Amino acid sequence: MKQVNYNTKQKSAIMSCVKTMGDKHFTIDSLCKKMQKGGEMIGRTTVYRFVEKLSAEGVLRKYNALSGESVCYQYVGENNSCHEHFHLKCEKCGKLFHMDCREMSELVEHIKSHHGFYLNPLKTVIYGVCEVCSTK
Amino acid sequence: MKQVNYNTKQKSAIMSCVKTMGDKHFTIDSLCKKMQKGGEMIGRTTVYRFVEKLSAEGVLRKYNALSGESVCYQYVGENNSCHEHFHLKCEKCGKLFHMDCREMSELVEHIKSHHGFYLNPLKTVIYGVCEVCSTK
DNA sequence: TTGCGTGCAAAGGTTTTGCATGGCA
DNA sequence: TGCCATGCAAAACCTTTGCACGCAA
Repeated sequence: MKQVNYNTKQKSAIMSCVKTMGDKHFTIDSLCKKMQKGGEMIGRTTVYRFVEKLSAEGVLRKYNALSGESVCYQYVGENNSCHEHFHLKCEKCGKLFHMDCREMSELVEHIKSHHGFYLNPLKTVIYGVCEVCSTK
Repeated sequence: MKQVNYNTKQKSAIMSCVKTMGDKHFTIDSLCKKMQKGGEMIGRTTVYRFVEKLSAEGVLRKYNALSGESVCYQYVGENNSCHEHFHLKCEKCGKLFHMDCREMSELVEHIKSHHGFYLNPLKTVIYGVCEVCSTK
């Protein structure tokens, strides 16, 4: 069932690069570029494949792109610590905000009970304009 | 300033095809296919260009794709009638649901006043699993 | 030694661009 | 007639797939 999982230098390189991203969103391309600068030359195909695997395992979270952008990923960690918060993305500056509040949990509950829809906070990104940009 | 805007049969064909979509989401490809079936042969490039223009004008709304899918559009109309509802997209079956309820409007208000974030319902898509798929 | 992992090359799909021609006003 | 609009072809991107070789266990 559980297939063997070889440890290779490529995988560790990708893994540690991913961790340096903190909770920022990143693309496959940005990963490759960053590793390249760090002297690591990892094949793009390998990055695609391993990142996809990490997504499937829940180590990374996969996000839909803003139109025109590529698919984005975010490091979550094996502990899956940030399960229940939401992401707000500013359309102006591109910054990502985390939001964790009672109102949001209530909304999830409301949508489930009244609309029969099981909201997935991991995938949902709320778009809008942040405070800083709105005052410019 | 305001550039001249020639009326062509291509533009009217695209325009009326777009209107037949109601408030459903569609891709460039689906538009082309639909027009092709209707006997209209409009160049793909033209469709891209005109749809992009309609988006910029606010006649169409442009949506981020689910990963792997193409960019989606939705007809809004010059009147911009459906401002305030939200879109729920099922990750399993891909269906799109519209939700228009008080709780949601309250949330928008809450996020604005407590988190300083101006939520944009036009761009935000909530992901999750719909009732039908969740019982399978 | 075994067979998963890697990465080149090529294929696939979507969107954009260059450019000559067509057609609206 | 002037100039925007069109659409073919090709380029530009991003992502996936095929396949032979490399390397961890």
